[in-house]
Amino acid sequence: MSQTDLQMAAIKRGVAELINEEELRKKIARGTPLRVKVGFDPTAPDLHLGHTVVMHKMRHFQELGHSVTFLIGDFTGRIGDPSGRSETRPPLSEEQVLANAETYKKQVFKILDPQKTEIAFNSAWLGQMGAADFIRLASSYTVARMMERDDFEKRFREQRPIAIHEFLYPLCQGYDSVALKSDVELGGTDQKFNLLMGRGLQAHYGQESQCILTMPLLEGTDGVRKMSKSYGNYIGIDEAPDQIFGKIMGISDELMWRYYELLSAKSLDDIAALREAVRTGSAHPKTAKEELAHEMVSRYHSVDAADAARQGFNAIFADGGVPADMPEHCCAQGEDSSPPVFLEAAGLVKSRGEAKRLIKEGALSLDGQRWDDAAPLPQGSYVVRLGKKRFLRLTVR
RNA sequence: GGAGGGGUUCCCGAGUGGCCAAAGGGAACAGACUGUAAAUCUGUCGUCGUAAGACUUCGGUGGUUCAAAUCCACCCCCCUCCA
Repeated sequence: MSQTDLQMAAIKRGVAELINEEELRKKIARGTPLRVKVGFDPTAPDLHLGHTVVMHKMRHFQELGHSVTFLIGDFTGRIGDPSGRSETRPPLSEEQVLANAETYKKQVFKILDPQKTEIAFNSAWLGQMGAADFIRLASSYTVARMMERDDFEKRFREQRPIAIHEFLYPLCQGYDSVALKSDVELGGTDQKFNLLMGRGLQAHYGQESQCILTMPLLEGTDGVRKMSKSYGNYIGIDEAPDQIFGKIMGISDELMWRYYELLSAKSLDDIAALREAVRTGSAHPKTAKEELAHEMVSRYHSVDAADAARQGFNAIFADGGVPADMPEHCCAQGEDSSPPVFLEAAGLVKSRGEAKRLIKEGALSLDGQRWDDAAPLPQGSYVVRLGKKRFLRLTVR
């Protein structure tokens, strides 16, 4: 296999779609490092596993010696990407965008090689454009073509609002490719339209068009919607080891394979073998899930942290133990030491009514004993558990 | 600018004067079963209260009425058609 073939194989792994394979092959065959662009919308202050799918692909490019630009869409972020949304997104303020971008920079190098990553902000060129430049940019595309985009078309058909500024987002993103003279752009499958825009605009501005690589979108922990901070179904790479471990253990078995496919460093063959082993019963699905959780925690923390997380998890949920650390709450004996009161005060429930309901449902236990009395507790120290996941160390003075 | 339609509890969505804290579905939470999986069954799902009940909620502000999510006025927002 030629050097080019080897690179192509590495690049294609896990990719949803590649446009256009022949073009990419030619670009690689030239032997000069490719300029790979990936844009991030600084709306979410924390990176989650969903973002990492694309970031791993960036990493692959770095390992192949190409130059990767981590583009922070600080300008476009203020427009708000309408992609994949069925409604208008409110624009972000400048302060928000900058604060979020900072967080991005801190987190991104858990995956990317800092030596080989260039960070850029698109306000550098978009912020400099005058109205005339903008009009020129806007004139390069038609409304009809803009309306080809899925979500625009859908919203239009469903008679829902589309603000004019939303048309500008793809144009700006496409122009980023012109400004960076990018050879390749990566993104989620939901970004396909925007990525294609870059191709079109580069041609319009007389450049060679970039190739496009789309990566599958990772479903969130609910297994249905894409992982997103705003859906609350995400696993952040900055989260505590126990959190990451626990969240992965909570996903469904079906979803586990999806995570393996998109997040694990295991080879596709190994994954298929594991899956087969589970199917035939020679491996337990829970063990397979633990392995995945362990791998993720190792990657974003350390192997030691992952070992500890696994041990802690099993101690609590398999052996009925308690977490190593849990929130603490102190209260005086009397009114305040009655379960509904301290549960609310400690923030485990939103209201006393909710606490009472849960107690009635048998969700409360003290020191491992089911407790269905709402009367004040005597002085002492208790390990309080509410439902499966909520814990509290309570001291009654 | 003109005409019409619409804004309901986390989401979707019923509800057109009292029987409405508001049907139904979804999500969520809890219990049983498990592997903190899925599926299933059961229950909960505005606040306070052991309860009876009280209080707050149906885009906003006022008003009519013994009584309003429901009627009226004005305002805000969304959609459609016409220009």
